[in-house]
Amino acid sequence: MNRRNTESTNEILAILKQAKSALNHEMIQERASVKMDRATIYRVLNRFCEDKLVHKIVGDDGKQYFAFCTNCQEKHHQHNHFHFRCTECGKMECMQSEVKVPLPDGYVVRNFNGVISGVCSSCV
Amino acid sequence: MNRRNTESTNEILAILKQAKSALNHEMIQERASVKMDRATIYRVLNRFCEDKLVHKIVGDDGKQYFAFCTNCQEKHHQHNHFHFRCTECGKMECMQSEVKVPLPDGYVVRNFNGVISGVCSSCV
DNA sequence: GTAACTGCAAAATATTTGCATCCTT
DNA sequence: AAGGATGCAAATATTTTGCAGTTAC
Repeated sequence: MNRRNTESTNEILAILKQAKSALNHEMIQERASVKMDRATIYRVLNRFCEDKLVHKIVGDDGKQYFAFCTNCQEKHHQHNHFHFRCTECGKMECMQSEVKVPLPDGYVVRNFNGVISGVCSSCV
Repeated sequence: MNRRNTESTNEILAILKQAKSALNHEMIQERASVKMDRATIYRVLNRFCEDKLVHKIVGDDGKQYFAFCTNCQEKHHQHNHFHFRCTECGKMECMQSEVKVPLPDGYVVRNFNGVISGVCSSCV
């Protein structure tokens, strides 16, 4: 299970690092300078998720978006922040503020997936 | 565009009304006493959404869930509450507490889609 | 050399749509 | 009678998987 240093891997990671928002597989494909297969992109992204290099958000459009983890310490890998999806330009932005949701006793949290959709200020 | 009184419509609305959690199309089909086509179920559910009788939540599993609106006044139809999806039993529960997420100026909100997944107390 | 990675095609899953027919009003 | 609703099949869309060939280490 050792990870290897390949062109696709580097390219996708670079794209996610410089992106200001979360990207879906199509957005990544568009931005890539090398041609990569859909399957490869998904496989790379899922590997990144396993390695906790990126986090995945499922939009209210049913699509998977991926964003590079900036403010996640190794031990405390949690993403209790919202994402804003603009229905005009498609951007899926990270909102900085963390959110706390009270849950009933005995509930174990595995994943936080908060998405607000609407129109961003650039598109109004 | 007048809505008609049909068996499918009544059945699905009754199922959603008595459900304690949000249901996806498969769950509705299982609970229905009459056999209904997938397409019909989706069409009925989308009509209910248009009429704001039910609200739709897209889970972090990428599926659409639907829940009857209990505490929505006609004028103030908003759902700023989270849902908890148990990965064991599949239940998609409404969490009562409302959440406020601060957004940058000029952002227009259309939809709130908050899902936390994990294991519920019955399944731990 | 070996195991990880890739591309292509096909499969799996979820949802929508076209169309002929049926049913409510 | 008119047009909304349904069922069936087919189309769409997104993501995953099998497999053979390639590449990193």
